[in-house]
Amino acid sequence: MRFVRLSTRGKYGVRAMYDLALHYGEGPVPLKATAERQMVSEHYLEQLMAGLRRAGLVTSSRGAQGGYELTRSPADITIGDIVRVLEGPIDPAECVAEGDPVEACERADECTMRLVWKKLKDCINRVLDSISLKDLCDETAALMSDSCGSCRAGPDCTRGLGERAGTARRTP
Amino acid sequence: MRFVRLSTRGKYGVRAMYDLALHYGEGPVPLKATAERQMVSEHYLEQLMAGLRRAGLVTSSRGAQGGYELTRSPADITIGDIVRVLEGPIDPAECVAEGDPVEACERADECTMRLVWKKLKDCINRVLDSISLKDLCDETAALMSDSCGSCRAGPDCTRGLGERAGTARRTP
DNA sequence: TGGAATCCCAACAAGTTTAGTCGGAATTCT
DNA sequence: AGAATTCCGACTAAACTTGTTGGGATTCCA
Repeated sequence: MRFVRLSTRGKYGVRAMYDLALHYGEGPVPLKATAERQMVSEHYLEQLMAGLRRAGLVTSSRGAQGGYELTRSPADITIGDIVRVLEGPIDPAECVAEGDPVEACERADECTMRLVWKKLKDCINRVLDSISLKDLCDETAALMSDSCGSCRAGPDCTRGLGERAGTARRTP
Repeated sequence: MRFVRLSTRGKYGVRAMYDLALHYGEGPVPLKATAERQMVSEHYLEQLMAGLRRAGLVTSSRGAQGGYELTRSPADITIGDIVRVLEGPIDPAECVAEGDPVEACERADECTMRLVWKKLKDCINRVLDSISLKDLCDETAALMSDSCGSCRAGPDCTRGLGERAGTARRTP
């Protein structure tokens, strides 16, 4: 896997959570439906949902009419929450992960590169945590009604997504 | 390898380039010396240098008294330049890589997640390109003379690194 | 001119990770 | 009872990572 390239776990997971956000408040959504809509293997998605459940992001109900639901409002779940569960914590290098840096690298104290990785880590977490599932849903709705939800810059514009006024967001 | 975790290629490569920056202007630096100082396998480093040479970041001279040199001033080579060569381009997903997005994913046009990955990509490139090899050298010198080069926030402070006045930096 | 120092190149390999598949057990609704 | 679900663990083929190995080509210096 390439540096900064999401694996299918992260990508499918975000899509699945987005799918649940779209049906938030309608009761449990069976995995089969999500898998079909998002076009991913149901069995594989099962494994991802297990992680998200253990992390407390979704609840499940078994049996007929069962399925998965978000435990919180889509506005209170960020892309960062999901990605960190499925891809692991955002740590460009071991020396900026949880735990004692010197344990990971004996030169950690005097190493300037460590500051670079730290800066990168913070920046990525900030971006990922600035976008909630609700932002995703809103932006998609805007994309559908207009070529770009927030301006006229075309399909590559990222001006929406957590920057629109009134959008709920986690404050760290 | 984890999402956003650098492989040894990126880490060793940056260290090697930092080593060359430290000796910039002193003629070719033999790989053996760099490998010993940075404590990495010489033969492995050889492979990484090949990539950096092909990318035009270093030149090599063969034979006795040969070695590698930076092709530009340390102020004109960013961490981003190095990392992109050794780890590949920064593309959180295929749909934000070079080339036609719709080729990578047929839903690319209508997909809001794509905007998230785009935003992430831009942010990472921005951070990585804001720090030059010269910044690294300067910051290390400051770290050595003072507990933190730029302030008193202790070893986790990242306030230096491309933010100090007078530091040369690429303007895109 | 000979040899030492160096870069250059290609092949190989063990271990790990990824992206799933497969089969079945447990639970719950109707 | 039967159908729809989640839950769990084992398995696997392919790719990637992190080097190692071996040898060839070039250049400097004594």
